[in-house]
Amino acid sequence: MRTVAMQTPRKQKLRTQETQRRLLAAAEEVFVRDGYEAAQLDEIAARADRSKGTVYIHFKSKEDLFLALFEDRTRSIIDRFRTNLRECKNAKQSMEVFREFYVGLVSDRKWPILTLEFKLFAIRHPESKERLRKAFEMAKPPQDDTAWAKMFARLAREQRRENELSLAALGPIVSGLMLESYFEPEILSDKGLRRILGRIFDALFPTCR
Amino acid sequence: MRTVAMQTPRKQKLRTQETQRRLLAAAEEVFVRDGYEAAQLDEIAARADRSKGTVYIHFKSKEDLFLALFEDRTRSIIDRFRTNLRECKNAKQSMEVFREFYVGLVSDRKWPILTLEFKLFAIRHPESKERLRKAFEMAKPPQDDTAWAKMFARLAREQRRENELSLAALGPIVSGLMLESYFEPEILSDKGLRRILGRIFDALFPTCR
Amino acid sequence: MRTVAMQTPRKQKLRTQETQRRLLAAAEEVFVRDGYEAAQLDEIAARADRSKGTVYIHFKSKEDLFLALFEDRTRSIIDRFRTNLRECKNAKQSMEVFREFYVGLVSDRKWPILTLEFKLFAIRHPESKERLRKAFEMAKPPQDDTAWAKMFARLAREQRRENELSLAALGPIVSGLMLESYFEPEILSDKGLRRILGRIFDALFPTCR
Amino acid sequence: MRTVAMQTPRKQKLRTQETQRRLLAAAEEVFVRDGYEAAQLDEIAARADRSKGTVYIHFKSKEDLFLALFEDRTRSIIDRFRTNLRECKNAKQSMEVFREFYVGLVSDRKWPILTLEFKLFAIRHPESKERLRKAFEMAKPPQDDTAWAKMFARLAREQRRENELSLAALGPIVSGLMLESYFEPEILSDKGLRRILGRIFDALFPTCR
DNA sequence: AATGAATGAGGATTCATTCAT
DNA sequence: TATGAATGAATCCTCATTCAT
Repeated sequence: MRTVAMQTPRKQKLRTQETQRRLLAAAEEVFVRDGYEAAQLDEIAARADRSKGTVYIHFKSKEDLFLALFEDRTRSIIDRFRTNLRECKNAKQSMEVFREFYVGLVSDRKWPILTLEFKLFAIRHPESKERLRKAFEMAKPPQDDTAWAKMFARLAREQRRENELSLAALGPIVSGLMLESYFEPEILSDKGLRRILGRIFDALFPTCR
Repeated sequence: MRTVAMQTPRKQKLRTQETQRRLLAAAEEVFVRDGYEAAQLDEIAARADRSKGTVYIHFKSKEDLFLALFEDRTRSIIDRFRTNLRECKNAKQSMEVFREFYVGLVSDRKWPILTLEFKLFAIRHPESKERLRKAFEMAKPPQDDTAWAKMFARLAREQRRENELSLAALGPIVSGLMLESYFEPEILSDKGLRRILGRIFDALFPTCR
Repeated sequence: MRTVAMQTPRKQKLRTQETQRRLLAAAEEVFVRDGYEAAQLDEIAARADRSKGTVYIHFKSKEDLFLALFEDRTRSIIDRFRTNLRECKNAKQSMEVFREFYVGLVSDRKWPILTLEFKLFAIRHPESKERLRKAFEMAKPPQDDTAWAKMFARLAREQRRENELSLAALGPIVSGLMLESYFEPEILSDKGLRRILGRIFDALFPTCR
Repeated sequence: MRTVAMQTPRKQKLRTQETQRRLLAAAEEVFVRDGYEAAQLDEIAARADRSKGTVYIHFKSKEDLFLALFEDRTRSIIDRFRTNLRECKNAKQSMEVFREFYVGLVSDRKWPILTLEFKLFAIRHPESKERLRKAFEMAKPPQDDTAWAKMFARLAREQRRENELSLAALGPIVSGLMLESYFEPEILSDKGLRRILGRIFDALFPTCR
């Protein structure tokens, strides 16, 4: 009797994952460098050491690859954030982690550009808005059970509104500043960025100190 | 051969200006809506009630049209700013005008998107960087003889650095927030944007108050 | 005052017509030889001494070119038929012209293949069925005021049904036989085709003799 | 290395046959619906509940599958014909069976379309012409020892030519009419088709009555 | 200055075929 | 035998740009 293991063999599964990883990495590189429209599937495939056709096995279209990339990167950033948050013992520590998370975004040059690119894509492709909205939702700091979230929840109606505003503003400010830093590398150096982001953070969340 | 009825030069000039105005207006519309790459000269021409060929009489290329648009819009915004500034009588008033200028940027939805688009274009087209740098330079608040500029000049080295930083950060922050407002229209409403921009401004220029 | 003749100059119009004529001729060649799917726009353009892009100025798509070709060829064949018919003085002559028209279809090897190709296309592209139906309608022998049509009209209900059937059958029979003649060139020679078509015609329209 | 549990050959053979049967059935469906070029092996495989790769185990190529399908269907149709013919006791009965065979072709909508598709394929792929010719040969009514064939053989040279012509014409006429019936379902209904085919048959084989 | 036909490079996508498992 | 990931040639179509009128 042959059982014959008709499921995809382990090895093949590994290769599939490897291919997807490579494609996403290549896509990130190229989409960030060239933007969505100018990015060429050709080059992405080549950088991933795969052929053009392979891209279409793993992703339905250029757009799908683009969105999948955003989802993947968002997930990984948020995961890191959550992990750090989970280790906090009190609101003060949470706050510290939270602050460091935003200020620290400057160390990844790709992420803020990707974010801009995705948002510009979103306002120009209303048909994919739903999928993007989900990813954006995911990208917001987690509202679940952390010391900081509790504190946040305790704020009065008035202050809560204000905090929501501040919260929504942080990410976009980072992206805007990062893009500008390409044009004022002297002034908006890494150090400069960190300092000004810190100042802004402290101005927007004064009550939390 | 009869000479094709040379027109009154004045009329011709007017027509030329009218055509350019129309083309720039159409270009703004389309570039903002679709982005540089996805924008089609075809549609821009059609919106300006001109034909494709005409675009090339007035602009060397798609890129040239794009840059000319940025220069034109930048000039007009800065002109308005300067005019307001010129009417100030003291540093305090200048500061007020300055603050209102930034906070007031929220009322033009197109400008911040255009700015982002131009910056993304710039980092991806190093060969046009020179021309863009000039335009960016122009877009900075004027350093020439105004009450506020004088005050700014008087600041100590340490503070001046900090002020430069704050200055460089303002525009990008507006752009970032404006883009985000497409996704959080409730939270980042016009009013919300104005409030948070005000808070950030005040945090970045405390000494000037 | 310049009137400036903004209408397309005569010369350009002529060139446009010439281009369309060439494209249709090339398309006929290639579509007949290779079939709709296998036909390449590339080659059609080349045969017309035009570039690929030019095809898309004159026709919306490959499909549009294909349908336009059918419409054009149908029109020209029917026109010829009508002209001949108009010169007839009585039903007998009309009948003769009618018979000769069908039997004579064998002299154009392309038309029957094109017809098959179009019908196969039609059953596989229901979305274009409407446009094709119109062309097919046009391709039927004219029902307007001719001696033959009058005679046809006078037939009793029973016989009219039968005549409609015979009428609908003639074209498809020609196409079927012409295609087969590629495989039995000896038996289904031009002469053979003419003879058998004649016999079938006479069998289907016996009362008209 | 252990020998991979050699199965009972019978079971394997059955499975193989089953797979081929499924593939041919799926291929018929898809080739008829979409035509040779537009048909996708992917879909054929899926309809047969097999994977793409499996097609290539059983057939050398898309073309091979297509031709094998034609051969298989031709064989089965001819077999049926022969069986019926073999049971005839005299020329008259043979004639009846023969007539009913052709007229009865209208009950299978697929076969005439497939035939057209194959012939169009054949004139466009001269390299496979040999293989197709064999199949076409096979598709002709059998010339071997039947009452009707004997009668046919006795005809004078002149009449024999005519009969060959009529014989060659029958199939193509059916195909042509069947295709047209998609466009004139009212006029060329099953009943209408049978009637007109009968009339044509009787006109082409009058002497045999 | 204006038109719009013509160009042709370029790019996303498809799909028959191969091959490691 | 069966699978399906990978390949890459092939093709439709787009669109910035040119040019004759």
